[in-house]
Amino acid sequence: MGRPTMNDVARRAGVSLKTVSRVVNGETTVDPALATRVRAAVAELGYRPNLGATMLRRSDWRTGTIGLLLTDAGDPFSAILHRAVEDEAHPRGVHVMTGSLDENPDRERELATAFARRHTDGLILAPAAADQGYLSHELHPGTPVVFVDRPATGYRADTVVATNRSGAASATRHLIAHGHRRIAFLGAAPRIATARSRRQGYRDAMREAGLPTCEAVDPGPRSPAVTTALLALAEPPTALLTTHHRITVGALRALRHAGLHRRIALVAFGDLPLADLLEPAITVVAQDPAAMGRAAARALFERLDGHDGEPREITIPTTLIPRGSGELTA
Amino acid sequence: MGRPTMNDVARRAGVSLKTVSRVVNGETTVDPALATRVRAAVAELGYRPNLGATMLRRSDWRTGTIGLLLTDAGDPFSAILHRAVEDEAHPRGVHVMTGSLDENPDRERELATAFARRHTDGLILAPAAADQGYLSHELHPGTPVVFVDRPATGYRADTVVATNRSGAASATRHLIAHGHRRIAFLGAAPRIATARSRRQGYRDAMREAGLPTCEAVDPGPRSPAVTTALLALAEPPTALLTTHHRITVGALRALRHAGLHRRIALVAFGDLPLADLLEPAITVVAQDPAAMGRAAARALFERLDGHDGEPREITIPTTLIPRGSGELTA
DNA sequence: GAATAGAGAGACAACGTTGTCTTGCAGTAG
DNA sequence: CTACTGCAAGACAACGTTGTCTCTCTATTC
Repeated sequence: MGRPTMNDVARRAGVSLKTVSRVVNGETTVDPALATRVRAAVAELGYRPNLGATMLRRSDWRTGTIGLLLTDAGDPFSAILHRAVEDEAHPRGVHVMTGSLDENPDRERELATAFARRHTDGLILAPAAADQGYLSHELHPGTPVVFVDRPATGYRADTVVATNRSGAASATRHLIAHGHRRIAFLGAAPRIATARSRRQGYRDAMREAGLPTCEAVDPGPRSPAVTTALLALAEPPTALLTTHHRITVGALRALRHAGLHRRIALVAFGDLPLADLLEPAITVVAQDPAAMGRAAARALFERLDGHDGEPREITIPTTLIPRGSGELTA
Repeated sequence: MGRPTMNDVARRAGVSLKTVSRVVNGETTVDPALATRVRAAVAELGYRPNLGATMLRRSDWRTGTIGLLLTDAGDPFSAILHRAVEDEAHPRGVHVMTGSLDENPDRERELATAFARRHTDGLILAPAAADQGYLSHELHPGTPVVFVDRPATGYRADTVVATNRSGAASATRHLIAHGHRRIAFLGAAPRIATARSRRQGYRDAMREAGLPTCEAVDPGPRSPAVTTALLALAEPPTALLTTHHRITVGALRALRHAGLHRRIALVAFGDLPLADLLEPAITVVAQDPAAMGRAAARALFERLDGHDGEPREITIPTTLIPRGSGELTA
């Protein structure tokens, strides 16, 4: 009733089970005439080897699958990173299982465990939880992990991160160089590591210039509310540094709504698809999610190929792209 | 050396293999004292059941995994659709494996086969190949398939598509209603089914109005070349209908470069992230990739739950969103 | 023509788990 | 005290495949 097995093929071809196995696995010690008969039977029955049984017998636990846990598979940053990982995996015959974490620590743990149970050969993880110590229990020993976008706590492994701190600092300096003194920082919740680093970079540059800081945390998705509140201050900022895709979009809408988009300077952390076509075009500190994905996948495959050195931290540089919005003067 | 097995747990707890199996599977016919000892041994050894062996024995081929083959996991349409599928799958404890096809028929076949071999419980596929007949041989019998975004040929299954033809027609009529007579259609290669439908919708509306058609096919990624060539015609079009994300972006760049973005009307098929913030804001026929993903996933899970009716065609409506660029007059 | 080597093909066990059958034992009724 | 019931726990086989061992047959050598 189910799929045909090797036994069915063997019966049909009038040979033994083992001979079918040999033919299927391309062993050379089979009589060409028999091999032909076997192949014919395979084709007629539509036989396909049962991967589960093969793995079980071989105790070769490579499934040709890696797990990829991202913030949100639908968000452009994650999507491009995902695609880059896939492009590294495909030539190796490896497939990618993905999961979205939505900044939810429980979901991180749940999905990491589920993927381990499915025997993914390796895991690329953008941490959402505060601690990744649980991985030691859950992962099969020897399963390599690479952290991407954010560093991990409680588990040592290769890590790929952007130059968040220096990137945010250079964005801030850029605004300072254009005469701004009241520069507001709009960031995500500080429990997110990248949000902390970017805030730190902002503080570095502001302290360097002897300027007071002004920081706001985004409450929800794409909300223009924070920006609107900032603009309502007695002495509103003359420049904004937005450090998250959703926050940037919210701020752009708020500025446009207030008619201030040509007055208040803005530098965004992370590039936006049509940023160059807006008026003014948006100055960004571009991350390179494709490079991050490539680097993470390569590091993972090196480990899978047996590399066994100390965990590395791979840094992907950010690039300041002046386009107009960051060059508005105070 | 490898992971501990049930036998290891049994030895450690001083019970039989089968008793461990019973405890692990939550059967009630076990002495509580023994069950406690078994659970302790499981915890101490870090035992995790081997999913492959379980499946083999149970001949219950549900892996709790579905395959999702999309045009390009990095592209916003695919990414949002992917995320919607994941959101339907997650509450069911199902995980998603993805692959990008890049309009490559060989890759479609290769990945579909690979996923079938891995026993994904079902497959959601945005066809790239001209014919999906191969699925009959490759898929395990009973594995449901849902086609999404594009209809399939040679294999009958549920299909989720947008109202491509009527959407393109209404976009064209919208431009005609704003006084345009020379309206150019910019589409993808006609071997892509959605490209054909949209062209058909354009032709419907133009014929209806007794207007001559002007069609161009996009040669490559994000190329502004086609648009530039159109604008160089003796009698250039006064309006453009762009029917693919990449083509829209190329056209926007070309119009901007030529300084004609406030003169030549444009309606785009498929929404763009910052379309409302451009000047003029871009009028679009919005697709709803999230709704398409949800519908496809739901159809798949219905089949997995045993629904056995005729293949359905589910149509997700498109919405014309006037924002400015499509209301420029001739 | 007999002994030997080599190659092709089959028998058998095993991978880690679960379904079925059997065993052992306590408790109850006659 | 014996026979029976019921339940917990173990023995065993099986899922579909591959590694190892053994067997048979042909070709080669003296």
